[in-house]
Amino acid sequence: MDYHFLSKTPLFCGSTEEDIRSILSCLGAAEKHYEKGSTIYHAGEPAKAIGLVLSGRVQIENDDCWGNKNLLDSVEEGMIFAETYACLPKEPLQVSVTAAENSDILFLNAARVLQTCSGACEHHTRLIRNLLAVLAQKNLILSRKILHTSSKSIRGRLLSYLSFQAATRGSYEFTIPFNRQQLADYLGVDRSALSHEIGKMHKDGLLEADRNHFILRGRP
Amino acid sequence: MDYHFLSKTPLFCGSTEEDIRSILSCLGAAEKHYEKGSTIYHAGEPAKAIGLVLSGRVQIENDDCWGNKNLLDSVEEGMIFAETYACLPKEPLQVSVTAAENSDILFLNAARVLQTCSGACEHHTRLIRNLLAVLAQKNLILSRKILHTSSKSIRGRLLSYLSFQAATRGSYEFTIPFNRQQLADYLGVDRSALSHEIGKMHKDGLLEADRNHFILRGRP
DNA sequence: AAATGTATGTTGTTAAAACAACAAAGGGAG
DNA sequence: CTCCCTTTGTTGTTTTAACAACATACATTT
Repeated sequence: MDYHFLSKTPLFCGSTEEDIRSILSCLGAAEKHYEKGSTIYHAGEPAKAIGLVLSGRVQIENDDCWGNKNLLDSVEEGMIFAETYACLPKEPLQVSVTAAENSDILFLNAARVLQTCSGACEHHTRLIRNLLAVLAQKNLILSRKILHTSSKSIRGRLLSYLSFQAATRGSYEFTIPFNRQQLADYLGVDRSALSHEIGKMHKDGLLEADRNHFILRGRP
Repeated sequence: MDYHFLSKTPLFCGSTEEDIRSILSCLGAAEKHYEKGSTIYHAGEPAKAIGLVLSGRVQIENDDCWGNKNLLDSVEEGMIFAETYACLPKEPLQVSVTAAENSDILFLNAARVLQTCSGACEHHTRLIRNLLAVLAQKNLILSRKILHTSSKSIRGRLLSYLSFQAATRGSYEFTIPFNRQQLADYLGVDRSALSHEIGKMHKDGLLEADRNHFILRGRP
């Protein structure tokens, strides 16, 4: 087991490699290999364990009752999945998890994570705090996406997104981590329509845009 | 302090009134009154405490850099707010919290909630587990909303929402907790356009709809 | 430099949904 | 029962964004 790798992951960061070794044994962690394309969790069953991607990549997808598959998320090395369900033991999975590549997954028993082992294992406390942080972080990301897609117009969505970026960077000039297609996907609009709207906003004197670099102009 | 009331809230449920009394003193909880319209948290400042609405109601709103206010959420009695930020001490608030009515708020010091007080206070563990459950629950709710608004067409959004309802209830016949206007707001579409689309879907033999009661018809 | 491929911008057409205004249906209260 | 109010459905118009197809710019490789 690569404890150094684990010590860099969001769930175990702040713990020493020695701590992690003891936590893992305390949690009864189990490693398992999955071939590309195989299913790790089926929708409908309860998720009894948090999954941590040691290598490879997994996908979270939703299958509606008409058989359509809908890719929701891609989980890279070091990231965890099913943590939401692991915190809600009664909630059956509404999504499926499949291996996007040959993957090694470390499973952490949810029940054991949640019940602090009495005093002896104080490293455990940090794990729970990290888990809280992961959930809270995800919460923020989801809330933001909802905020930025709440307007019905492309311009409204763009203004919401860009004004948030400006606020976060503390400057009206900034570079975003998306290309046009990715930004369009994130905002839930058509790419060419997005380009078009950016052009119109430039004409209206609202902003300057060069690829993924933006400068916002305040209203006169 | 109304310990019985607290024992029914999501954060303290499962704890006895006696437990809660000891937890609160351990956390250095503080109660504070806010007049209707006054601000509880300003965007930009860090949230050092989780807020629990003892009475009244508070609103979460986002103010963009053009001065537009955007109501994000309404927090009722017994519910908590700012818990996401309390779990991420470095993250400044991107939203403002104001009192929608005269309100009494119980503040729980975030740092103290997160650091398990060594052994002595084992009730604390339940509090943290409840907090995890609240965060996870919110996560699910947000993910669902994103899922159901990811389609660009009204029909797509409706099918996503209704098929999820059917799956959750385990029946193709069910009653939803929204009226038309609320459903339209949730799906981010116009109400009359929503009614219209439901009519078309009925014509297409996809469903029967009577007010908030639905019956889904599978594809032939 | 030429060539290829990807990302972005542009345009016109079409389809869809917003919007507005109204009609009909349901649900209480007097 | 009648009146009033809310909710829902209907229709027509207008706006908007999706869609498709293409042109241009940029980057990378040979």
